[in-house]
Amino acid sequence: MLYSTKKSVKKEMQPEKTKIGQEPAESLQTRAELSDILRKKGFRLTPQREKILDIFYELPAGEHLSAEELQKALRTENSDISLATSYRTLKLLASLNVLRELDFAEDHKHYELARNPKSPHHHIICLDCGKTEEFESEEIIRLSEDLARERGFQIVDVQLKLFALCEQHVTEPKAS
Amino acid sequence: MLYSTKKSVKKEMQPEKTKIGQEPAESLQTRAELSDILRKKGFRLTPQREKILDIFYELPAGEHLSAEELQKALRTENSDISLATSYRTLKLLASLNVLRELDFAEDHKHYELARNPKSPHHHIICLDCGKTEEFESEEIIRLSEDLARERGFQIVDVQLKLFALCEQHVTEPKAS
DNA sequence: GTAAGTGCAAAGTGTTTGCAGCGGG
DNA sequence: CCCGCTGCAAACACTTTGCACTTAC
Repeated sequence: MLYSTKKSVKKEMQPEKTKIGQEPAESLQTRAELSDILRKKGFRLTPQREKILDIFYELPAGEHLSAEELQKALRTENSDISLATSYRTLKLLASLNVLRELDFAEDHKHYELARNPKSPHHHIICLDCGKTEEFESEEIIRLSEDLARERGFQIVDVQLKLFALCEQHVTEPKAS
Repeated sequence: MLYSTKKSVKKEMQPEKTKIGQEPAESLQTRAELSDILRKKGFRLTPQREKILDIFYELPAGEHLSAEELQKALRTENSDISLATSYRTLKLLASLNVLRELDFAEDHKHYELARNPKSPHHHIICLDCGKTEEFESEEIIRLSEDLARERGFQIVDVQLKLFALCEQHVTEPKAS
C-alpha cells in the first residue's frame, strides 16, 4: 500500500532509495512521462508495466480500479498479466506516486492516476445505494494544511470521505 | 462493517428494522444507556456484549481498538471471548451506531465509541513512523455539510484522513 | 550475462460463517 | 423452553511471497 504506515514497500523494489510520499510530483503527465518515471528510478519497463500504465492513462478521470478490475480490463484487451504482477505493479506505481491509492469502506483498495497530487479527490458515498461521487475542494485542502501545520505535520495527501444519503434515500422513513 | 455500502448487515441481527446510519443519536451516553440500546432493539444482553461495551466505555476518548486489540484487552481482564464473537459484536454495535468504524490505511478496521456522531474525529497519520493524532474541526464538518448539500446528499459521517510527515520526518533528505 | 521481473501455487491476514450446544428472556 | 448467541473450525476474500524461469538492459 502506498500509505504503508508500518510495513514499508519492498526494498527489492527500490534500487534507488525512494522515500514514500515525498515526491513533489508535477501535474498532468503525458503517457511517455509516466514511463520515464520508472526508467529514471532504475525500474525496468516491462510490457506488463507498460500495459498497466496504458490502462490507467486511458481511464476517464474520476474512475478508479481495484486489482481485480484491473485484471478484467487487461483481459478485455487480451493482455494476460498474473494477479501477482498486477498487485506488485500497483504497489510499485503507488510508491512512486504515479498512482494514488484510495480506500473506501470496502475491503479492497482502488487506484487511480495521481495526475495532480496537490488536489486530491474527495468522495461522497451513499450509504444506501453505494453511489459515489468525486469532487475537489480547495478549501478542504487549505484547511487541512493549516490543521496539519498546527500539529507540526507536513501534508502529503488529503483524503476526505463523506458518508451520506443521496437524494433517493434521504426521504426514506427513519428507523429508530 | 458499519458503512456496508453493498453487503448489508446480517438480517438475523435485525429483529427490528435498523436503517444503518440514520439514528439521530444523542451524545455522551452513560454505560447503562448503551445496554439499553441493545435491549430496546431486541438484542440479548449477553455477558460477552456487556464486557465489550465495558471495554469501549472505559477506553480513553480518542483511543480506538481493532478486533485483535479488543481481544487482547479482553484477555487482560480475564474475559475469554472468541474472535468470532468479537467480530460479530463489533459489527452489531457499529450497525447500531454505538460504535463508529474507522478505517485508516491499514488492512483492518478500528472501532471507538460513537459518543457524539455530530463531531466525528479526524486523523493525521505520519507516513514514516505511523504515529496518528486525532482532532476535531468544526470548519471541516461545516464545509463537508455544504459540499454534500450542494450535491443533494445528507451527511451521516465525515472522515478526514491527513497523510503527512511528522516533525521528526519532514527534515529527512528527499529522495527524487 | 545477470539481476530484475514474471507466473504459479502456496501461504498469509483479517474477517465471516455453518453448526452444535448453551443460556437469556 | 426456545430462539438468539457463542465457540469452534473451516471457509473466505484479498493480498503477499518463495521459487524457478524469463527477459530488459
